[in-house]
Amino acid sequence: MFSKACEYGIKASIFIAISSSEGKRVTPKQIAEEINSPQAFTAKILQALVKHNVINSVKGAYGGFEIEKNDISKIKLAQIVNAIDGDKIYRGCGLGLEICDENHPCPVHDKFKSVRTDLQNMLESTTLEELAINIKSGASFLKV
Amino acid sequence: MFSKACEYGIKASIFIAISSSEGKRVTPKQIAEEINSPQAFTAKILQALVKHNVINSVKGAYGGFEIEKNDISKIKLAQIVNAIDGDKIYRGCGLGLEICDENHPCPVHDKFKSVRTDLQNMLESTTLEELAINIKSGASFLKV
DNA sequence: ATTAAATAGGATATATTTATCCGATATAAA
DNA sequence: TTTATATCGGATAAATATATCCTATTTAAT
Ligand code: FES
Ligand code: FES
Repeated sequence: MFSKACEYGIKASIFIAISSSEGKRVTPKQIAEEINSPQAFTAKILQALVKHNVINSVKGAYGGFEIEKNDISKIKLAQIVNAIDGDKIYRGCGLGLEICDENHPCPVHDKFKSVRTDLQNMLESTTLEELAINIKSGASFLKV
Repeated sequence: MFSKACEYGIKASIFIAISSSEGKRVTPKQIAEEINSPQAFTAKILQALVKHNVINSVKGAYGGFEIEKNDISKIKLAQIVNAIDGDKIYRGCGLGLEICDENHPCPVHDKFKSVRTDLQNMLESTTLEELAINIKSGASFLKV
């Protein structure tokens, strides 16, 4: 469904959101430990998220990654997925036709589109804040 | 969403269903032309579908691939996806946790599960026959 | 200024997926 | 029995995704 990079990106963003809500910046090392991911690879993904303005980075000693407190409730999963996997999950044809087009549909177009739209709605309506709250309360987990 | 192999497998199965309904066997060459896929790679996928009893093969001259006419309305997309991509699309965690478990859910478990179940229902209720009919009528397309 | 700690980013390595090639085997027809 | 035509299956190649390594740059604290 999502690439590994995207999975790491989502989990990392949630952890950064939690830390930022507590006023703490975090390093790729801490993030990788917390979400059980390869550190250097995770660092690359964080760079991409910075470039797409999902998270902020602060260089130098006492630096790290963070998210503006006020942004945590505004950032949607869709932004993260889009930053890393692009929009093929929303717009791509389920059977790999070059473009998904109502006027030239593949055999599963209608049925696939329905599922795909549900996924899109889910990603566009889910905020980092609610996911972070669930982790904090112990209702969900980032690893194992 | 699906692997390339799975996309080819679905499209190939639809084309074989159409041909078989007309009493004709088809070769990997014909299939690859019809669905715009690499021939040798497609042949591998056909072998997997034969092993999983989705399609039949007949070796030797005048041989090829076919589907029992009576089976065309019984074969569901889910069988094809399962034969090629396995069941991770139905059972795997959206964020890559080792197992998707109600008692140890990832942050998106509930929302993801809903989408995943819709996809599963779609795949389990869609028959090769209905997809083949849509192609025959010109309502949908297998390539470009 | 110097040092320590952190991100940025290029180069490289590994694993997986996708794709190609070729010879072995099976089978229908002549 | 011979020939032509298929699938089968192993070996290999190419492309992409995943992962690691190392150096440069930035910055806070001393
Ligand atoms: S054309 Fe295939 S999903 Fe729209
Ligand atoms: S645990 Fe992640 S989807 Fe169920």
